[in-house]
This record gives sequence, C-alpha cells and structure tokens, in this order.
Amino acid sequence: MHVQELLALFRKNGYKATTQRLAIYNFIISRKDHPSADQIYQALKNGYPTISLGTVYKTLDLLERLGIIQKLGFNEGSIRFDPDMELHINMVCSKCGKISDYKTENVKKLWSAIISDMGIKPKGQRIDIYYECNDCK
Amino acid sequence: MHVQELLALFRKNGYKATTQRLAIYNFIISRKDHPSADQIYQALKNGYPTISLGTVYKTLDLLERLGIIQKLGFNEGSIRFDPDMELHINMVCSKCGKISDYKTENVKKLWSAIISDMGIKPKGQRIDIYYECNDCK
DNA sequence: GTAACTGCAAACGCTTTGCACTCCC
DNA sequence: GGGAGTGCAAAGCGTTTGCAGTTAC
Repeated sequence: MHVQELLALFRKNGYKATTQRLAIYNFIISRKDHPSADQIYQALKNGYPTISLGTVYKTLDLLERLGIIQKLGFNEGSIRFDPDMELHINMVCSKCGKISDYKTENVKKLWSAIISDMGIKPKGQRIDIYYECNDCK
Repeated sequence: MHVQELLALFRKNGYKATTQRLAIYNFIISRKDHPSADQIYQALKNGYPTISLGTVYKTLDLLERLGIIQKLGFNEGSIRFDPDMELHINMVCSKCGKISDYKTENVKKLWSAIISDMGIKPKGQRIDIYYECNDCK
C-alpha cells in the first residue's frame, strides 16, 4: 500500500494521518521479518526522538483494526506484526526466531483445496512452519 | 497417550510422576478446546485444593519439553495448550475464541504437497483458521 | 535419605490505560 | 478552535522465578 492510499484510508475512517503513524507503517513494510512493537520503537527513536512505545502500540492496534496488518502472538510472550495480509506461510526459525514469508501460487491453490474440504467460510488464517534457517544450521 | 505411557515417559527422562502432573495432563486431553493455564488451574482446584498456578505452568513447560503438547500464543496475550501433536488445523472462532481441531487425511495430503513445494524440513507447524462458529453466527 | 517437586509470593516483561499537552484538519 | 492523537508514567495481567517445605522413589 502506498502512502497516498494509506492517507486516504485514514481519512475515510475519520483518523488523522500523523507523522508517527506514517513512520510506523512505512517501517513495518520495509522489513521482511516481522518486528515486535519494541523493535519498531527502538528503530524509530533515532528519526523521531519523541516517539513513545505507547504510540507504537496504539498505532499497531489501529492498523490492525483497519485490516492492513496482522498480529501474530507467539509463545515467548511476544507479539509480532505482519503487514502482509495475503495468504502466505510464516517460516519461523525455531532457533533464532527469524520469520520470513513464503508465498506462491501453488500454496494458494493447495490452501483453497483445504478450505473447500472443510466447507467453512474463513475470515483469515495464520500458517506457521517451524524449521531451522540457514544461519542456524 | 495412556497414563502408563506417560508414567514411563516421565521416568525415562528422570522426572517424577506426581499427582499434579498426571491430573494436568489428563485434564488437557479430556478437553477438545485448548485451555489456558488459568482455565486448567481453575478446573483442577476443586479436585486438588492445594494445586497452584505455578505448578500448572511448570508442568505445561515440562510437557512441552517432552514434546507431548504444543503451546499456542495468541494475540490477546494468552497462551493455549494443545495436546494434539499430529498435523491438524485449529479452527478459531473470531468472536468467542473457541478452538476446535480439524484433522482429515485430505488435509495431511495437501499439507505434504505444500511442504514438498517449499523444499524444507519442517520441525513442526501451526495452522489456524479464523471463522465464525455456529454459536456465534 | 535425598533429590526433585510443590506451593506461595514476589518479581518480571509486555501491553494497556489515563490524562495533560500538542498538533492535524 | 476543537477534538483526535501523542507522550509519559502508572497500572494491569499473564508468566516466570526463588525458596522453604514436601513428596516420590
């Protein structure tokens, strides 16, 4: 999603397009791994010295409500934020925790087959595969 | 897994088979939804008045280390415990949060197709589908 | 008998909340 | 100008930790 679209989406829903919100969104989509709230905060502190962790959380909640990011709760007590709302698989390294997305047409096709097998109308999904990434092997 | 097997597994790994551990495991497998630590604690308090939440957590960690249950972190800050270690889909009601498992041969077949498509060796997986359950419709 | 386990309570860490100040529109 | 949003600090809440007393073996 481009800045212009995001701006329009905010305004359409009666939310203000603040510097912080745009910065947070831009940061998330610039990253392939799925950062935690604190990682976002730490990274933005330099460019935006007065930004606060509370604002990061509030913005992430807002982006989720608008349906443009997904929250992924993990066992270690952390929540990660994924800006990809299309069907994909989260490849999670079970050693270092790094996450990368896997998205192919074939996966979509096979997933549709699973859905039609189940006979329900899904509102969303979350698919994790735990493995050992190349760095950790 | 039967009590006898669980007992053997504990002893093989040098852990003691305490009343609390057996009770916690038995409770989890008796439930189709995936209870949280506190739900387990609340349910067992009656039959085991001195049991503590700390013990519940420690036991759940142990069971996970032994590879017989899976922790599922959710966005709402809670962790649920799933005693089914075979491939299945967690059907999560997005309104009431109820979870039920979906497990068929067809899902296993389609999932294997996805895995071979990816060309990795998974150590485990977690598949959630969010939908609206019959009670909430 | 003794090492592991329990139960309790305190500590912890991530997230949420409340509120005065600030900034977008 | 006014109301939504920010930043800060305190509160909240699920989970972990430490330790003295207890239990399995």
